Amino acid sequence: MINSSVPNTALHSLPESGREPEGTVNAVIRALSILDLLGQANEELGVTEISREIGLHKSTVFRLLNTLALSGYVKQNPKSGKYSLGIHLVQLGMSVLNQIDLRRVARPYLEELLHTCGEAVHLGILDQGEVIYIDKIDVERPLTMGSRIGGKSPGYCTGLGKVLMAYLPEPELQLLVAKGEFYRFTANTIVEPNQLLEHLARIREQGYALDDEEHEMGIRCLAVPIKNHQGTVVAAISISGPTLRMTREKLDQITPPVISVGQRISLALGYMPR
Amino acid sequence: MINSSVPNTALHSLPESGREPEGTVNAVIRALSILDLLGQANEELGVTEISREIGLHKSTVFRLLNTLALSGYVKQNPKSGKYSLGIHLVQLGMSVLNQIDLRRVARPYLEELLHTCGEAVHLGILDQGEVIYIDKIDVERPLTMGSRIGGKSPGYCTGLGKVLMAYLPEPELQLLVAKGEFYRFTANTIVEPNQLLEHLARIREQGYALDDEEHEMGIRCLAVPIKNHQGTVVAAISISGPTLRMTREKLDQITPPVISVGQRISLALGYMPR
DNA sequence: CATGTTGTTTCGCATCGTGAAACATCATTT
DNA sequence: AAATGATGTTTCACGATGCGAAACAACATG
Repeated sequence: MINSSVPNTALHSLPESGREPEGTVNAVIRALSILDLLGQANEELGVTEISREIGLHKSTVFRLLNTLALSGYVKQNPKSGKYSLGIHLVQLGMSVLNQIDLRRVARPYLEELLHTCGEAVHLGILDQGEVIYIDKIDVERPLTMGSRIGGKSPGYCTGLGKVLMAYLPEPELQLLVAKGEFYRFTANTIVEPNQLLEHLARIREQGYALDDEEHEMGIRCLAVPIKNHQGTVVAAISISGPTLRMTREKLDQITPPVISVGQRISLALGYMPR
Repeated sequence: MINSSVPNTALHSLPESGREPEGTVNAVIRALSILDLLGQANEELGVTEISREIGLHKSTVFRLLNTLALSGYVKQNPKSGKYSLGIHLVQLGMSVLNQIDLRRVARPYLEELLHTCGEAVHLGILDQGEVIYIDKIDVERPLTMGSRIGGKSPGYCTGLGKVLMAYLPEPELQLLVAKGEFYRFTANTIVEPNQLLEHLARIREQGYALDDEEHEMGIRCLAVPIKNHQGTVVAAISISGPTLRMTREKLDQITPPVISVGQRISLALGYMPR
């Protein structure tokens, strides 16, 4: 089954009614949408199934799948005849992750934060108004590669997302707020554009963001920006945990060390405070 | 620059002289080969650069890149105008990794092995005659997600690869040996097909493989198979380290626990020894 | 054994992607 | 500052190429 959960905030989806933008190759768009579909579904999909979902002819889908399979992007289960994503995509994905040396630099600091705060630490960047998790360490099973790496969350209602948006260049932020749809996840979610802009301004002043159960009930989160050598915010780190443990006092207590780590990572990236 | 290192043992490359197999979509093949190129290069590439490398017209490459960019598979650096792989591929790659629950099952056992042996532990599967690393823990920085996850190594000269090949169905193995090119990495590399087949037979008898500096000088490696509920070998684990530490005695000492862990993971996957 | 699924193959038509060439921006050089 | 040589981008007319209807094959399921 297709994972059609909560409303998607992605901005780069296909134009709904037919016509594609100029200067693109239709067959490629179709092939990529098949990959996306297989990525969302957490199981093998058949030719007919996909053709129904994408709205293309069975024959066309088959030809595209065949092409994808020959390049290793997709593999067919010989038993069932159905298709799923190929391991080749792991290689590509990893090669992207490894190009981000921010991860290498930040890792030791994330570990330090895990130890001083005892709560889950996340490293994320902003892409199209959404947070993408680049790295994560959790309390339980600190050794496991977090399953959320590569995952997305909405920007406007998470700690990471709000810091990253707060430091966005004004025009980009305006565009994002104008085009964005603000779905209410909890009672605390900020869904009013103007209210959000004010909130982001305050975050910029105080230098950190607080997510007080705005995305998920029972979860609080503290996030700070990471700046590169040019002083632009390129990523953010956060501490998040259950409200039971993330009390007012605890937050007051961990804010200074979290800010400090944010600054130190920035320095490690060549940031020069003026 | 393109990373054109050691001869590539991949079997699913584009047919060299022009003609593609029937029933495929040319434009998609081209688009995917651009993705592959960007994955190999560890830096941004320009339109012209890519067009030279792939042997396509600048205009065509541009259109394909444009398409890939619109779907988030590629992103353009606004400053340089050059292109690199998009974060979207991380999501896809991760969704593949997470579908492999073998990883979840095996993790704790890998950690156990790391502690009892004190050397790097790898978990890998075979794809097109090559080993793909699914997971890894190293001694130094046990917390870091191994950069080699998703990476490839040749099958015929690594511990993991040899075990996995040894348990391949006869026809598949024959095909692999027939089509494979056996490049000599070290003095110990087995490059003679018949010798390799004999060697694999012995591995099957004794239940484990030894890589005695066959791929890389100074590295020895011990690998055992992992079987699923049907009794088919689906993966393998290995311990590898420098020859200085991986002495004859050490190998004799760690062989039983490694075999044991291999069996226990197999059991955890539902394998029933007869 | 009939029927309803699958995935796969065939094939003729028009669409869609192609590549040459022109264009627009940059740097770098003269 | 003008000239040159890169780059990425746009335009356009031609014809190869990818498209989808329909037929096929290989299974399941009743």
